Amino acid sequence: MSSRSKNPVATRAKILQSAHEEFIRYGLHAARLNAIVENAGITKGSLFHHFDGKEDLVTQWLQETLPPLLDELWLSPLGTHDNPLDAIQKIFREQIRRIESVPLNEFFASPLVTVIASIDRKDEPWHKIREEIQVLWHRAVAEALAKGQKQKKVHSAIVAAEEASFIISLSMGIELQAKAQGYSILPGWLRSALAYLDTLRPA
Amino acid sequence: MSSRSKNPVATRAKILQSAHEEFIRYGLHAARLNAIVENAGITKGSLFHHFDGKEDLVTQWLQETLPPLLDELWLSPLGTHDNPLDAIQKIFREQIRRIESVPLNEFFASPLVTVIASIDRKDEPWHKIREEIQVLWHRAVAEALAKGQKQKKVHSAIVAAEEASFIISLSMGIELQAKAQGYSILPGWLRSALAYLDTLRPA
DNA sequence: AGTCAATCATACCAACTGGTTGGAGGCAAT
DNA sequence: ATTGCCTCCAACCAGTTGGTATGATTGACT
Repeated sequence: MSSRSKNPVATRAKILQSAHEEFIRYGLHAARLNAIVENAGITKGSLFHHFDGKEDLVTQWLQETLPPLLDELWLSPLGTHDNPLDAIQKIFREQIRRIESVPLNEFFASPLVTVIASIDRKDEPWHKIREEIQVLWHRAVAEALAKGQKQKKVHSAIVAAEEASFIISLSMGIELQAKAQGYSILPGWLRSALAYLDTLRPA
Repeated sequence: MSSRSKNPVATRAKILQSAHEEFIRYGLHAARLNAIVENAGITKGSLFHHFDGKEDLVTQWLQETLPPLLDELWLSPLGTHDNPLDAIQKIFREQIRRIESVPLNEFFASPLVTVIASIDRKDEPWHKIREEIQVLWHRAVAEALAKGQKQKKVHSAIVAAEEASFIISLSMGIELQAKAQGYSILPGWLRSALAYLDTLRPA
């Protein structure tokens, strides 16, 4: 007869899940604790038992969401393939597939883009987390490309670190475009992106 | 002895200017009317005399800000140059120069990126404005490239509309990266971008 | 069975949100 | 000079914000 579930780990997970939806929808600043509490089906007291407040909730969510996401989408694929260009092409294909798999009106860009875009430089300590993610992301791509160059799988004339920024731009930019313009541009963008990556292969 | 300025057009401009700063800093949702009013040095009554409310203020700001900005940064340069690849390279150079000209801690990505990123699909009527801007942007790039192909200044093998999405991704992505990672990546990104555009030239 | 700390809910708060009101100050035409 | 209108302001409103205080319920351990 317990309405009290007494299941702290499940409650915590429900809160983070509800917060997730609020954050990617409205951004970190506009996210409302009351809405998070309501959608999670819990109460404010419960939330404040598990988290010290909004800032703490955001911080913990960032720390538990962004690294695994980056790892799943980029670090792990880059680490397992031995040809970075093949890996990135596959990552891009996956990204498009993931976007298209969600109905347009339910689509929200990846937290790696939306949330990062909504963080202000003065929003310590969130800004630090964002920067770490961004650096990890950039370094992973750059190192994979550099390694590919040593193995003669990537053209020797490019500068790995520079090309990495370029590639990340592509990934972030297409999410915003999909959000604003709809899915129709996705296949064309993908073809262009794959073709560009092919130009990085050795002659 | 009038503290009342009695200058409606100046007051309206002050409000929009103050709103501009609030919007690009916190996004559309988290923007606070009270802060806008305070920074503008006017009162809420005055704001509500000039605008019907927050939604109206945002709408009018969007309509008066985004189109001129898009025109200045993209449409006009694309229209005046007769070689679209030269034009885009110049646009990219300008974009980097503009970013670098602002101290990092005062930098906020262009409204064309940040604000567009903060609009939710269900945020009518803002979503319509965003989509129009995005379509205009995409079409301008695509048509310029297509025209360049006819004049043998752009490689005939590319698909103009597809390459346009690609190019816009680059522009949006680099602003987010600059915001999150700092300016150090900008020169490298620019070199990659220029080199990529060179690959679109006829053999 | 009784204790105890962890978990969660109820009710509440001050501060702030977007929004409203009535009227004061100034300008122009009469 | 008076009238009427536009511009703007101070004070206020109801609702919501993030955040608390306190007590009820629970499971684990004796």
